[in-house]
Amino acid sequence: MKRPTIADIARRAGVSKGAVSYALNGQPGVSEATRQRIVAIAQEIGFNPNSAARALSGASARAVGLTLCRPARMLSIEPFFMGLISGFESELAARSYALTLQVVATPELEVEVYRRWWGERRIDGVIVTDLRENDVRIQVLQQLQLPAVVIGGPGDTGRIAQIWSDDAGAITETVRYLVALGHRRIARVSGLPDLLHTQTRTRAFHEVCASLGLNEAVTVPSDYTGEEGGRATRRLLIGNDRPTAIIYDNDVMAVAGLAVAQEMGLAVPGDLSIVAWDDSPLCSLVHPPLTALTRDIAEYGAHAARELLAAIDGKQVGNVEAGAAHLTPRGSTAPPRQPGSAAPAQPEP
Amino acid sequence: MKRPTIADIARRAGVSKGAVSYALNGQPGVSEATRQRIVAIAQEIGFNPNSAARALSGASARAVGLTLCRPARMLSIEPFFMGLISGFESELAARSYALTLQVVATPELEVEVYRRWWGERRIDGVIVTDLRENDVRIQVLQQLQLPAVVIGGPGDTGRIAQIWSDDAGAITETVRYLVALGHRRIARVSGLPDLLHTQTRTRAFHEVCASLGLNEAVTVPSDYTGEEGGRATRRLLIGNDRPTAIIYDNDVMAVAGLAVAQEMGLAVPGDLSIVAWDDSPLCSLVHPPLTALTRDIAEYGAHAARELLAAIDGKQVGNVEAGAAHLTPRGSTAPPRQPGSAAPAQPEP
DNA sequence: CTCCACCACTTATCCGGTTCAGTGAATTCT
DNA sequence: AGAATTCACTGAACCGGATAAGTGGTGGAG
Repeated sequence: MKRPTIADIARRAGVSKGAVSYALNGQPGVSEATRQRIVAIAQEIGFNPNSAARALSGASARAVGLTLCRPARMLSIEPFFMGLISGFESELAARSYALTLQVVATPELEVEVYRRWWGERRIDGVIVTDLRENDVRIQVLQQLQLPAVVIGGPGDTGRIAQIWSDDAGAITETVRYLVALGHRRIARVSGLPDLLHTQTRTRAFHEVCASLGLNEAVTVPSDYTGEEGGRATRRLLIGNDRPTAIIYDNDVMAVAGLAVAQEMGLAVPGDLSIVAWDDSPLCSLVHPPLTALTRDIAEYGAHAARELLAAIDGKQVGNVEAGAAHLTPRGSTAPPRQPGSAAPAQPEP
Repeated sequence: MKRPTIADIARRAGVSKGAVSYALNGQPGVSEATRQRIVAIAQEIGFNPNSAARALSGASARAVGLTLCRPARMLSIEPFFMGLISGFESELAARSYALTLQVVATPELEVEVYRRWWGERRIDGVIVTDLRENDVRIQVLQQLQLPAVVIGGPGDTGRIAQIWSDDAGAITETVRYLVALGHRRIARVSGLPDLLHTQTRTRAFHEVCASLGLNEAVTVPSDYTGEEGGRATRRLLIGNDRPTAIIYDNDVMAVAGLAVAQEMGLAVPGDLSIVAWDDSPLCSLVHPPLTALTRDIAEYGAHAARELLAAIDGKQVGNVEAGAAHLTPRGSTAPPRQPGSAAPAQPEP
């Protein structure tokens, strides 16, 4: 079954290809009567303009690209990326832009994908996640003049737009909250240490701990997976001066940490309080439900998509701050049980 | 910065556009020396063939489409889809096919997306998930003659290739295992009831239960979300003849069910055994870790992508069975505690 | 009544590849 | 040696739209 072209419409309407093009694109140059006739025929035969032909005559590809540079096993469990993708989609679909996805192994391969996509005119712009320090991708994007939006700062992205949330503020708020509950030994299990937002969080965490006189604050680097998060937790909890509260850089590690604590016979939140960064249904599913730093990830993604579309349209976009994460207290945080004091009544079996 | 075209290469090499095209595509018609000279120039100036121009001259778009028809909040937590996407990618990237993604609200919108993509020549084929009974999408795909692979059968897909795993066998194995442990009252919390694979599982579940003389077998329909899964579990557990084992159609609901059981003071696995369909890191993260029906979802996706690429190449592909899920016993299943007998020692706090 | 502006189109060109039908020169065959 | 074939390449058409330039007819202004 041959797919119809404007030539088919032109033949049936008894006009030229050019007239059809004008009519379908709402350009002046055809009478209203003719336009309606042409539109009706296009409807009837189910015409869709060939995107390749359009793109070839100078129009944009009407697609944006996203590369994901994490191992498959991390992607499948992390609710973050799917949330982000849903957010992108909500904006892109409304303007009928397609989203092209590629999973890559390394940042170097990622820039290769950018080069290829851009060279092939396959996409009009890209969304970059997981900003690193002196990120190779930034230079390449600038050099290619490929419209882009970077998520995961704040960082130095030159002329490229970025969108970030105030992670430093969020972690400061969290530490203050835990200290207010009475915690003095607070630890943190972080995400991949070479990501810029991990560094931002780490810096802010240690600053606020120092300012509050918490000298034992420690950050254990991890990689967002449950296994690593569990291992890191075990390492933290076997020490003599074990922390009474742990902040995790994502929900998956927090859930894993919870399981480790329970397996070691520690009561949560009595013996150990837990805070997860990024709230997902996961956090409310487990028992006790986890106190979390909630962000609207889909909205974050939608915001990024809007910025990217603006950049593609040639508008100047800069450094945008999205809504910061805010603390959602649930059952996993409480004042620490005093050593030697009786265990508070637990609703657990 | 203007992106280079074959005309640029032709000028620099002192040959015609046609010669460059032959050289870069490994076609006969140029001498080996010239070919190498042309390839070197292409390398040097960073040439990538414009995919639109290629697609326009009859070549394929080198992209496949995937639509996801589930609400965003389900997508973000379900590890299934990300696993599937990772699997697709591993095959597609190897043959440098792009994956185009779209989140849609309804199956009707989904067929609109197919029509548009195909009409625009944006994609060469699609992967269809969540097969339903008398699925509208099947007819449309056949009518459009759009190459496709359907996941989520087995079902009637006419000439369209499908790939499925033996869910009936897997659930039969699971029930037999639970019965062997001593369970007699087994319930099931299912996924969306209008999905074909849900119906397959339900039918098989009730058949095996009947054949084993389990007359109280009940399936509670749900929707894959944690909230619904938790609610369904609560409903099952408040009855007088509460089940001693529950099988969940996905991991998210199983984790939610676990939380509900613990919150109601039931010991898992002593009072209630839990089996999750689809093993994800989630299942081993919680405490106790969940017995699960393990499938290699990424491999499932990779397999589907291979079939689709074969279909795009015009090869006849039919009805392919992928590896079935197999039971991975973990801590959440055990013989049911006899009513009145002493509770076995629990390692929990 | 003439000239010009305007409308509603048509014609032609372009985008950047692919591909087919030549073309001249070198090589092979008879 | 002359004809036939092969080789290495050129020129042009083509894919399906967008768009600039051109065309004939109409209406109003001068």
